[in-house]
Amino acid sequence: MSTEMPTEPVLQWYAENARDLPWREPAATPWSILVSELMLQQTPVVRVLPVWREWMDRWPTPAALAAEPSGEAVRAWGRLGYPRRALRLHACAVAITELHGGEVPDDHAVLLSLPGVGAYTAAAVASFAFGQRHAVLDTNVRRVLARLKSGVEHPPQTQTRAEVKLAESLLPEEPATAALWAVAVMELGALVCTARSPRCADCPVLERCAWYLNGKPPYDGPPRRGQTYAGTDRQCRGRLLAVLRQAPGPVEKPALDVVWSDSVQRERALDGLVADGLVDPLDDGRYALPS
DNA sequence: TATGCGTGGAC
DNA sequence: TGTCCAAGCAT
Repeated sequence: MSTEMPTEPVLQWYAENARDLPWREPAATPWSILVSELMLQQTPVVRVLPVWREWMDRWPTPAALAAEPSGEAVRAWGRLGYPRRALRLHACAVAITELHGGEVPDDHAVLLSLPGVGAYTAAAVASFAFGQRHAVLDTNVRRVLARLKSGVEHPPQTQTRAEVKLAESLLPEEPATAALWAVAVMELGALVCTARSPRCADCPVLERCAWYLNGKPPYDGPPRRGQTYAGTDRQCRGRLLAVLRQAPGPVEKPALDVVWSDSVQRERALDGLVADGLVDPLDDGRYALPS
């Protein structure tokens, strides 16, 4: 242990306060952890839980999912949002089945090659599923480090090399400890060091927090991008895909037309869904989830 | 590197 | 009410 990082208080706090999440149980498999990580991208835990359980019951292995049409993954995705993730998870299942002997790879670089798996998810799976030592830098960890070490309320809008270096420098040497540290810092960010109204009174490292010691100065950087939604192509895509998810089979075009009045935007959104592989235009003019 | 990509809960 | 935010990725 070569840092001044308060590893022990954070690990202690985690031992006493961690949520009982099913993908953290001993029975969790690399596949179930990979599925949880894809689902959790930009999506709250409470909404992931029921869908993750359904998926694990139905597709306990990559081969089980790979044997089904990708449209079934899209349908079972429900309203989690960003449904391209369902497609990517299905593509993961196919790649794992066909290229990796049906086993989720444990190598970080190989994980990175999987669809929908970026720097964060590869590190998370390598760490949480295989106990390896990686800097796991998600929005929670970035926020905790920004406050604890940089003394600012929020991290930069886009991840910097300095943040990666900082996270790596704080990693305990022992892989098992590093993996525990990674999940503990994430949990601290999720439960205590939250974006709004952080619960500083409950923080195990408050007296070592640069932001707190600075008097918790408010964020003074550039305005953080607000996501508008109403009236966007995104909302339109969501409406169109919801029709297809709820239908037992292919639908006629008018069934799609009724959910969005602006025909120009509607056609653009539908074209986008087709281009993304989320919607299959049939020869008879109907539309379906992909097969 | 800036942008597009869903959805819904909290305040 | 509108705004902010939630375990990012691909292009």
